[in-house]
Amino acid sequence: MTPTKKDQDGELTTRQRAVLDAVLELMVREGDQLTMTSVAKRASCSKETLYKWFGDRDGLLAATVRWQASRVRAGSYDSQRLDAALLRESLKDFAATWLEVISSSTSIALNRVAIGHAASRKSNLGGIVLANGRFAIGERLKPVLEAGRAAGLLNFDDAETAFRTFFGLVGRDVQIRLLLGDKLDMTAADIQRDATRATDHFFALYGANSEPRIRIL
Amino acid sequence: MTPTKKDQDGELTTRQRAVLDAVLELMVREGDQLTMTSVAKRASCSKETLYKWFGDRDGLLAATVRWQASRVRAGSYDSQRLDAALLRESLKDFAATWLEVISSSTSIALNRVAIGHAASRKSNLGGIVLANGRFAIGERLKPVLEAGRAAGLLNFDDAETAFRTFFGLVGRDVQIRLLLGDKLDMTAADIQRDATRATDHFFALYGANSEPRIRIL
DNA sequence: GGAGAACCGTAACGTACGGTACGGGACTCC
DNA sequence: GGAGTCCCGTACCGTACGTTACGGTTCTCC
Repeated sequence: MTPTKKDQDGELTTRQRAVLDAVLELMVREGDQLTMTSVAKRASCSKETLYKWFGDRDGLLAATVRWQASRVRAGSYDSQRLDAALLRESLKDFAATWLEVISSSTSIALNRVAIGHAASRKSNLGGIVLANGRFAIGERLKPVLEAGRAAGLLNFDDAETAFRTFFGLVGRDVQIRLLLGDKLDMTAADIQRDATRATDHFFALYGANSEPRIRIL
Repeated sequence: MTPTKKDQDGELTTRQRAVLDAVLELMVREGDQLTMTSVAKRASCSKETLYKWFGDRDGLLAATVRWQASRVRAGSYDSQRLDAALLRESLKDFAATWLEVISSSTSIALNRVAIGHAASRKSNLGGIVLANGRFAIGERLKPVLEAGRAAGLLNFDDAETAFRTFFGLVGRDVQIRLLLGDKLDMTAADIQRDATRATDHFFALYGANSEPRIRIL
């Protein structure tokens, strides 16, 4: 009811960040059984403080999701001086980064919570996760794709469609399998190989210097 | 503790199936708030009967997942007399069917429940969903792909890898967006178009009569 | 050094819900 | 027509957990 200014601004104190880290840790380890009591115990703070800072349980979860999202933002891929090798490398890095994110235990736990919440109505955790995950990466990658097109390296009509194809080539069944509890531990080598393969496939489909990319029936 | 023989065999009476349909309906409409009391009220049966038939809440959910899975199994795509057009049509049908499944409100609700359960330990709903979804479709599609290879229409080393690429091209970001609460209502026309595009892309990557499918760096 | 704020630890409250018990009605079998 | 079975409706129980309240400690500011 009466959130502090800091919460509204997204400015968190060190102590508050430590609390949210404890929430993340509990999400990963305990999964579902994330109670306010367990958070308070783990973070060595009182429940009264939790309610004072975050309003209620949903507010705590939302703050946690935002806190984690604020850390995921990686370096921006500048797109001047673009040649084929650099573009390919950028896409491969994107793919590898994304695979690392979705296969991390933190992301899995967070997405599970958000999906569980999407079933109910209240406090749009799913929207926050989407905005900072799928859509954020789309907005960062599309300029790269368009720069590639401007440089005559890529060939597509709609950047959104091209991005979604790349997204599918990279992620395949990984995320849904992990969310549903499938093991599938991806090593760093697996991720590099998958990222390379997805990038190769993407260039095979959208590379400007390749064959006409789709045969029209 | 003492499930009836019918439950173990997966043989369900008409009444029991009606109860599970009520569970599905409640999952779709109420999402998270699926209580034993609400199921009993909706299905017009007593809670005592629910516990007698399904053991406990998890048993009820597991039976519901299995019941829905038993209905999803579609026709088998026979793979003799294979020519290019028929193979392409089979893949496109697969893609369209899969897109219809994952964008159905029933599938979304069921996957959300299973993912929520995967966070906890108990009763492997996620495993059941995976076995009847992702893995079942893989086992049905891979023979088609291998028949296509045997007929000289496709070119790949590993059927699993080829299938996973197809899976990614078809699903892209659709399922995760829907699970996280994004709107994205797919019309039948959208599904047909996406299925066609995914199939075209797949043939561009794995078609035997196309260019060498991947440039090795 | 005294007032007040911030916060920890814990106890207490209210409720929602999983699970159980019980009475009563409908049907079957003898 | 009486015993047994199945099942509906409902009341009940126990507990887990979100939320609130409160005493005690530390720190800041004057």
